[in-house]
Amino acid sequence: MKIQEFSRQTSLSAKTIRYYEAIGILPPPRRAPNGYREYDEGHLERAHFVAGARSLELSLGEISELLAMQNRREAPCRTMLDQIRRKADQIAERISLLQQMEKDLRKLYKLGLTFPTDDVDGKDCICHLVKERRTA
Amino acid sequence: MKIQEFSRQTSLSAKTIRYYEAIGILPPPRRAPNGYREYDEGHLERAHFVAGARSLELSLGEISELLAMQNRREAPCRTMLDQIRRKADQIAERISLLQQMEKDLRKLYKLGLTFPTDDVDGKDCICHLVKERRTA
DNA sequence: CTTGACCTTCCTGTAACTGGAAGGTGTATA
DNA sequence: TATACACCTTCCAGTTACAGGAAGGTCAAG
Repeated sequence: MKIQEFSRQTSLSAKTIRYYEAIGILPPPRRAPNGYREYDEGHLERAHFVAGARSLELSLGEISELLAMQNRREAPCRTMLDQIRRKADQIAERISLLQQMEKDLRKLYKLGLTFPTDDVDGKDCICHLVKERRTA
Repeated sequence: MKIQEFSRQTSLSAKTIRYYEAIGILPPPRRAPNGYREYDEGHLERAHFVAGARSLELSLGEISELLAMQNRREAPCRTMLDQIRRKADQIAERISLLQQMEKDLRKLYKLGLTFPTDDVDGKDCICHLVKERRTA
């Protein structure tokens, strides 16, 4: 299949696929006589792995490591499992940060509604609130 | 005050301060005879505004717009208020995405624990699960 | 007089792509 | 047969918000 079909089946953009190939995340496929990339089933598997890992927010660096382990015939499962746990923890942390931020923003918005919206000097408007903001 | 003190009072790194100056987010301060940057109270105000807005996850582009409005003597409060609401919505959306992702990861981890960790071919281990993963 | 903490500018690198230019290819249609 | 159109290719540049580091000037203390 050509790159666009491959793109559809992996839900990676053609740009991304070429990029992954360029940095060695995906192996270069064979070329048709006209120079077009030609993919087959085997390519799909690896691309799915990469896409799946990306969707779990593993970085390309982390994914490369896992792939390298596979290439060295080491079982990456344990490593992968650990990374998955670490990722989950990281995400939990980000969530609570974002929740705090959302709370701040909503509060600020409500407060801002009670303020004049034409105070150019910003002494008595929401802009002032933003200035006074501290990461609390 | 010199840049390091300014840095302390704004909790922006010196690098970041110079960067903001270079891209026009912060105005260039006067220079001491030796070429050192010299900041005063007025500079603090704007830097606090920028730092506050950044802590609310406004991009530098969005912040520039707000500053430009202030420069044009337009009251940016209404715009700012709108941006704050939009940001809050965006963040809420990201939170639910991340929550889903965390749930997926935890599930995957638990499942992974029940799998062998030395399956090099990945037919029956967590790597396989990652491959099969669909954004569901 | 030297050590150390500052300060300066300038250049490079980061992550993970995306956009666009310039040009070749393959097929359907007027 | 011409041409329109959707593909494909490579390569270069830009994005975001900085951080790292080199090379060098400045200032106070010991």
